[in-house]
Amino acid sequence: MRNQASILHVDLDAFYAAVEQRDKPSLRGKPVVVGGTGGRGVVATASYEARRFGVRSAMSTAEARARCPHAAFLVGRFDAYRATSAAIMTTLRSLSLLVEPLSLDEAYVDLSAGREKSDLTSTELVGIGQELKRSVEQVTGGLTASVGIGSSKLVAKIASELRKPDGLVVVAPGQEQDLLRPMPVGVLPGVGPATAERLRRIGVHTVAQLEQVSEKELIRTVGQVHGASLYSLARAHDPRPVVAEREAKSISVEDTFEHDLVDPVLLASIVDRHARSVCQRLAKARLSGRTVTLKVRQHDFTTSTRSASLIGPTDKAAVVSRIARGLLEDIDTSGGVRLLGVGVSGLADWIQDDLFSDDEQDYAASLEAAVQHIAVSHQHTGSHRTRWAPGMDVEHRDFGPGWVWGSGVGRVTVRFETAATGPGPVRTFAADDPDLARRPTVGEEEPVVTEGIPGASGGTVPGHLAEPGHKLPAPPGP
DNA sequence: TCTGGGGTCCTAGGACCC
DNA sequence: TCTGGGGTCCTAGGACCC
Repeated sequence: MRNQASILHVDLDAFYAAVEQRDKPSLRGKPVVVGGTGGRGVVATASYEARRFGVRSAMSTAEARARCPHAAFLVGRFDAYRATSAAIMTTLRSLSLLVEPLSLDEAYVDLSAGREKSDLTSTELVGIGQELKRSVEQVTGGLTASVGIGSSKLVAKIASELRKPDGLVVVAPGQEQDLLRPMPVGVLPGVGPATAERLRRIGVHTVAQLEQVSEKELIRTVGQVHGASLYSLARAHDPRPVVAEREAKSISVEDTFEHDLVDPVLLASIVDRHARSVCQRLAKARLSGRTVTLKVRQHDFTTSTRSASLIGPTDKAAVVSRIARGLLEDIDTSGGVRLLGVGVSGLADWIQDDLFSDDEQDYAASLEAAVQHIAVSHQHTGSHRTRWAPGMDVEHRDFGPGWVWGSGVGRVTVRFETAATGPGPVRTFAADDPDLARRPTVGEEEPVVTEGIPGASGGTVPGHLAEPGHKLPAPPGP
């Protein structure tokens, strides 16, 4: 923590709704709700006029309609929000080069970065805040922001909440504890409903009460990392620095359906679509990823995830899709699926892949999926860490129609087949052959690997989809 | 017609490796 | 012929945030 109030937090007031009111003058002064407008939508942002009727973020749109039927219900126009956000962030960077965006409408600014005079007086800080609010209003075409300035992220953020909307609060150094003590613990970052309930059970409702609890008891109550963090935050100790650039850790796409879906073919096609969307975003960001995660929310709102890691990163939709489809088959979807999501994590800098011509892309992707990306959760065999490496135990399983996934004993025999032409060539590679992923040897469209059989050179298990746990025969001797 | 979408971080257990 | 311990990777789930 600093002994100067040099961290600024800025938060636009009812941002999405305010952009809509800016762009559509007829909505000004009227209740506006931005969010999902379908039967399963929720409120992203409500204008202050709508909040007077009890409409809140994260409330179901159905409830919002009940509370405020005359509001304008709008789906988000995220391109407009992004453009406005960019103008805001540019303005912030004129204040300091150290700007940490938290979302489209919120950011921290480290006022001490690159500034010769860092011991700013409260009067000077108020001036900076007022000037910033004016600039934001100007570059956004009239939007208001709330600003908090303090000696830490914690204090700056809480300060910005104090006089919303259109607020400006500077917390002088030394005043932090007096500010926090009467507040409910929920104001602290990381204290949501579950943590608040745990704290309530040990008699803690306010920051002042939290301050009375030993670190040991806090750790016992909410866990090691969280407990230690709360112990500090209760004392207004918050060493978190403002960090300008943070690398993405995952990219995902998900969709909640208007009605629960049951048709497996339809579900698989949605997985495909999500995989394409994720991979487009990967490519745009020049990234690729190693771990594919499928998310399924059932009709009863129970949610599960399944993931599988590849040996190397990919940005190919065909690969992501194959894996996600396989993961979907692990899940009983017969009761109806409410939400389906596909994500990629384990991100790495994208590498331009010019090894393949365009015609060969799908083919190569399929091959890659079959022979390289093998570290798949083995629910049935009880093992969930299987890598393709010479000499390892053989395990494989049915991983979807026409697919065998396995790990093998040093060599792999792969047969390629297309719907149009039937079985194609059989090829055998060493499992660690770096050429394995670039062997487009047949030109048919939509090639499908029908067997990926770990085994001896030239040997195959008669064409079938292996049972989970099935042991392949040992490779023939030399 | 309860309960979005896009993220981050933490925990926990098993596998694996030395 | 009792089989430790630490570090790391992997997966699943949960809490939290905007």
